[in-house]
Amino acid sequence: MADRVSAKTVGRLSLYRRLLSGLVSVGTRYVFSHDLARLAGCTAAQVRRDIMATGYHGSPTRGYDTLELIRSISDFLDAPDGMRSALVGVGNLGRAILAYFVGRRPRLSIVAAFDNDPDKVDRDVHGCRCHNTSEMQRVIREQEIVLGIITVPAPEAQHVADQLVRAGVWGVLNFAPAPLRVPAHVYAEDVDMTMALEKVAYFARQRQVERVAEPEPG
Amino acid sequence: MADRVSAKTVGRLSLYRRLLSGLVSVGTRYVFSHDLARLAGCTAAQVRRDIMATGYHGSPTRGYDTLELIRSISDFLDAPDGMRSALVGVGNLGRAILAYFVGRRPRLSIVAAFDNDPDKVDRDVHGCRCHNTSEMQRVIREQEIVLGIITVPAPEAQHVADQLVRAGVWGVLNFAPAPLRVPAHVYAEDVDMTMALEKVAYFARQRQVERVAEPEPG
DNA sequence: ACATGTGAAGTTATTCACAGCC
DNA sequence: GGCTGTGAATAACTTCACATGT
Repeated sequence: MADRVSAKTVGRLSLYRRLLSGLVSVGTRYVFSHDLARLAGCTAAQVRRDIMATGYHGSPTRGYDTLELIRSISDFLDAPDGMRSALVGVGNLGRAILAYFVGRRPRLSIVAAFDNDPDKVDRDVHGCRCHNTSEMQRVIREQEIVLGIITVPAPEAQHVADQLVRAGVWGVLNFAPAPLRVPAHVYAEDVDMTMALEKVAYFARQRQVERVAEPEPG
Repeated sequence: MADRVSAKTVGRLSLYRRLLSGLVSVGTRYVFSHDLARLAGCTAAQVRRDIMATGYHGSPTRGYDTLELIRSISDFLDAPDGMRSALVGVGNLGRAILAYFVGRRPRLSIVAAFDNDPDKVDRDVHGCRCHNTSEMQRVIREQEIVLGIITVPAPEAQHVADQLVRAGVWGVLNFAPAPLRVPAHVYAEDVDMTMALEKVAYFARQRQVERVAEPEPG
């Protein structure tokens, strides 16, 4: 658990934990790496490697104890005192994310939203108070918010990111279709839906072309 | 342009094209790989490698002709006759995606939406007709839809994916936080926002820990 | 001079395959 | 026998570095 872990492993651990929670909720006490792999859509070796990073050890006879493994992944991923996020841009996408996250994870919570629209400011959106963007610096410092989620239109994204960084956040999750520039001490991740759709379009077509060219694979 | 191209390269090509469109719209005729790299947040060598896949060649003196490169990437990525998509699940996230995509790309368009809510069925949502889910098979075949976008809650996602596959789609883009199982001839991609946020949380904290431990980096 | 295009090298990620254990 | 944990092998991806062209 001391050595550097890749972004992919971290992402998959987050996924395993979610899958494990589902298993626990239907009463499953133990899983084998193969089962988790099938659920996660990867290989069993991958699952075992990833779990190594958390320091947890399963049993060759029973596999992994679901609750213990959830705890181990959580110890690895989560900050002991939790981390608080703010969302900027309460459009459709912002609301969708608020609806999904608010009140779900106590250790990774969205505690404030920002928008310029007077119809949204000073109201609760899916249980999260929306402030005017001009209040960003103050609210982020007062509420000890360390993560920012950007759901504004692309042209505003970089400016919002700069404001978030100035307010002292450590990480930014950007949904605007424009890569961000942030200082080295801030971690930024882009979720690009256009890219995702174009990837699907490309590879879906590619497979179809192959299928037509070579209808009998074996 | 004949050999297999990686998903990462395809994704970046999609990004380059978007960045190039922005450059064209402000009148930029030529770019060097370094410029594109800075905008895309990667290295110049990466840009040049990726562009190789499209078969386009720049000039050592002027760099890449923005319009020509857009055309080359489009020839590489896009289906000649375009591809039509359907979105299933007209909640906040579904509406956000419709608002963003509808009417934007003629060669990769969302032409139908599906939901079970009677308040949404047979109405237009952001310019896209919403049908009852029971109509899925018929509409997808009639309108020659080949891609599905899933924005329903996690428990319904697999069932929706199965319906889409049965209706004959080639690819699925899944926003529900549950990995899908699809047959080998269908391409599926998951966009997992929870995973993305947890990744940001983890690495943001990690950097902060390092910063505190070692405040003077050089 | 300085940029592209690209083999070669380097780096990172995944899978194999088997020792060890129940 | 079939699982985990993991060194070793493989594959995938990125960067280097330089030949080539203008």
